[in-house]
Amino acid sequence: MQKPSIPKGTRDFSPDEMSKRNYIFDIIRDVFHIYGFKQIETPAMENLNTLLGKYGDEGDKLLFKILNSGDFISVVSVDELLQKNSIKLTGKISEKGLRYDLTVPFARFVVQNRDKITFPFKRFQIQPVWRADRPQKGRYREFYQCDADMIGSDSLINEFELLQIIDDVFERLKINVAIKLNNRKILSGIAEFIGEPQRITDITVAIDKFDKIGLENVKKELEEKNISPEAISRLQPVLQLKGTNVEKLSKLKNILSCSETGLKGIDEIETIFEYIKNVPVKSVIELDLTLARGLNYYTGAIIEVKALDAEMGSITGGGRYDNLTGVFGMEGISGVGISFGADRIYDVLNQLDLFPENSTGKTQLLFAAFGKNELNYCLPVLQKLREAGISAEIYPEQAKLKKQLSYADANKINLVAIVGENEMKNSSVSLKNMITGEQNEVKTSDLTEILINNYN
RNA sequence: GUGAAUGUAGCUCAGCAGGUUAGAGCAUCGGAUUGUGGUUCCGAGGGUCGUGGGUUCGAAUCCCAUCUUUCACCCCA
Repeated sequence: MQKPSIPKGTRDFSPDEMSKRNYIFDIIRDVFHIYGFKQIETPAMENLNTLLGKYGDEGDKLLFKILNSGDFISVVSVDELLQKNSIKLTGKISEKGLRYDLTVPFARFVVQNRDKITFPFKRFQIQPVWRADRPQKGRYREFYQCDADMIGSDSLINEFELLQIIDDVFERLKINVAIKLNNRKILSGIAEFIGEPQRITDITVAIDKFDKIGLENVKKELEEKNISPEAISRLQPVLQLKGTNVEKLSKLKNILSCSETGLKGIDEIETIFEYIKNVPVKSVIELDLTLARGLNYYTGAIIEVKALDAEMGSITGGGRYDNLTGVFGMEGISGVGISFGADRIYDVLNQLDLFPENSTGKTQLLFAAFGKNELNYCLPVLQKLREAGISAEIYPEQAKLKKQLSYADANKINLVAIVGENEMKNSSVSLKNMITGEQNEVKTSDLTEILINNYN
């Protein structure tokens, strides 16, 4: 006998979990719709050349690759096998991979369907993605992302609307969040300012950890990456800028006065804050100069959201990417997007006990019949209820009443219509309320109305 | 990729200075109650102690290997 199991980092979702998950997805979908986004889906697998090279070396390692079909090893020479070079070999025997995020497949979609798309194009997408990462807390190998992107518009209105969407979604979910904002151009400006413009990636990766590991460890990491001591000492006061967003920005303007790129970034952030001044959002929005995020295709705004009352990594993130479609042969298209991490949001809602009591998908009424004749007697009544939009079911076996009531109990069905010889004689059912224990005999002709009144 | 922990019934776990029939709670099934659940009482089924090897008269218990899961780092949602 084989033991049942599922792959590392994957999960089954029970009916209970699904109704909770759908609560999250429904809210996100609703908000996306309200802001005018249209839903698309893309395949679970993409051609590997679509995915490779888009997420950096680390990302490439985390791609799930799919073996070619058929006799895939026959095309490999003995020499190549003996070399035991996994990367080279993978290229020969695998041409497809599971998608790593929704943004790159979306870029591919845009380029491939440019003739059918009117720009600016606003799309959203709610689908699973896969990463061959070592799973740990809040981290899975299969998880869902809920992405909204607008592509083909440089306007900072888009960034502002994304912040509104974040605000809206978390207000509906009743999660208090802090939205952190930064701009890649400011980070470039800082790298210029400290005299290490080429090392922007190493620098951002290190300062991104500021919150987590503290100033000293950031400095240590920068040293290890051979950033000069002078550069590090110039960087320190920038990281320690304090005050309100406005104060930070004005100080930063002085510091970055020599960097055109840096000033552009500051200007972008200021414009976004202007919009917010006009139409306030409820969440706290904080300019965080240490926010970098790993994905290196970001070129402008960087957004990250953390729950205030829960221990959890970022639950939403996003930013602007100026030329994601360029690699697919479509230059000069700028996009900006966000991604809600549904699985982490689920964990946060669970931790804070914020899921609503009566979620969807409950059966309202169960028919419990004693025998064959009773089953036949119930079927037309059942059909009438269903036509009226009432969710009802019948216990399909001839079983003891005890068993049937237990079934109702286990499935949290609050009403049971019990049918035996007496009820059949009277054209009625015995309607038992499972919560109060009360039981009345009611005519089958009245049943629909009773249920509708009961639940509205 | 690096480091650490873990694995005993369907689930959660006890048992482990080696000792003969491996336990509990929950879940399942049956009965008390042949038309009344959720509470209560009684009973039953269910285990190659992750897998393979070793030490020993004897291994769930000690040693080695391997796999699994979990946690942390790297990275990330």
